Amino acid sequence: MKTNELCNCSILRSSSSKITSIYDKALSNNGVKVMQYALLKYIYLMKSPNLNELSAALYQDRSTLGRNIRILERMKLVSINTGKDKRQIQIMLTNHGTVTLQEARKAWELVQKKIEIKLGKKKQEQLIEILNDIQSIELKL
Amino acid sequence: MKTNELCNCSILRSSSSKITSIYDKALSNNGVKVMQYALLKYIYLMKSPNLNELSAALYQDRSTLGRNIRILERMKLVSINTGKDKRQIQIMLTNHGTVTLQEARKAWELVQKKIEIKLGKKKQEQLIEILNDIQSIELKL
DNA sequence: AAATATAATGAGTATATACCCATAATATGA
DNA sequence: TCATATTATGGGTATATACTCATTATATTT
Repeated sequence: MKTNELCNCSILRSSSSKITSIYDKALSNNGVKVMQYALLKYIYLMKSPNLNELSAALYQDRSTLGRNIRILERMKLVSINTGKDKRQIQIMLTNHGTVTLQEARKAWELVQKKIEIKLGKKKQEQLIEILNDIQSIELKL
Repeated sequence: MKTNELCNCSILRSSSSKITSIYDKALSNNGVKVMQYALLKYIYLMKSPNLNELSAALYQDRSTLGRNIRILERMKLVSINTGKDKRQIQIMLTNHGTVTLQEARKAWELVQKKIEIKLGKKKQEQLIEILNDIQSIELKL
């Protein structure tokens, strides 16, 4: 049995893990992880979305988002209110969340720039293009 | 505040998540997820390694591996024995684990091939190269 | 040989992820 | 309007991940 070819999935998983730890470290002075930073950013950009909207924007499971949002709430970075439709929750940045986003933004820019330099402009662009391809893959299995 | 540039990390995370779900589905008839398949494969290739060796090979945290291995043990795919050095655990495929690896291998080959076709040979190679670059990044932060 | 250092692993804790089902609220149709 | 369908979210459960600390076993040094 040959079992030693490179698995697209495994290498993507470990690269994702590696780069996550780099960004997490870069943001650690701001007290947030990169996923939390991304959430804050989207909540800001989407102007107090509900869970459904956020999960659609991030292509992520609603229950995942719900749990992650509650962590941000515990951290006092967001506040959660019920909307007019009482099923929905409206997610807003607190002042602390807004400040954290602004500060973390600087750290994010730094590490993003460093990665781009390490990788080079060409590979950077290729990476984005290929990952976009992957995200739009629809396989009938 | 501009906050809308593409984050290398976020796109890698969501691509990883996406491709993981594709491989997981492809392997679901074999009762394993892609991470578990990868573990079985390494245990086979490394001929009953211990946790340290496995975690070094996979660039993964030992405690993560330990937990994942115990899931495989619960599934009767691997057995765990103490080595001569009684601190170590020796991880072996059971018969069931060996058969599962062989069968899952076929499903893995199919999905791997489909992804390669979707992506095209050139992008496939570029992806591997770029991800290797990313994995060897060492940033002083 | 005894004291100390090192090494391998497990357990506690925490985040991130997704599946399925339950519940409550709203919308729709008869 | 009332019964039914749909929608939004929460909770249960499970895997994957990593950090820190505790424990136990081996190695080293005196």
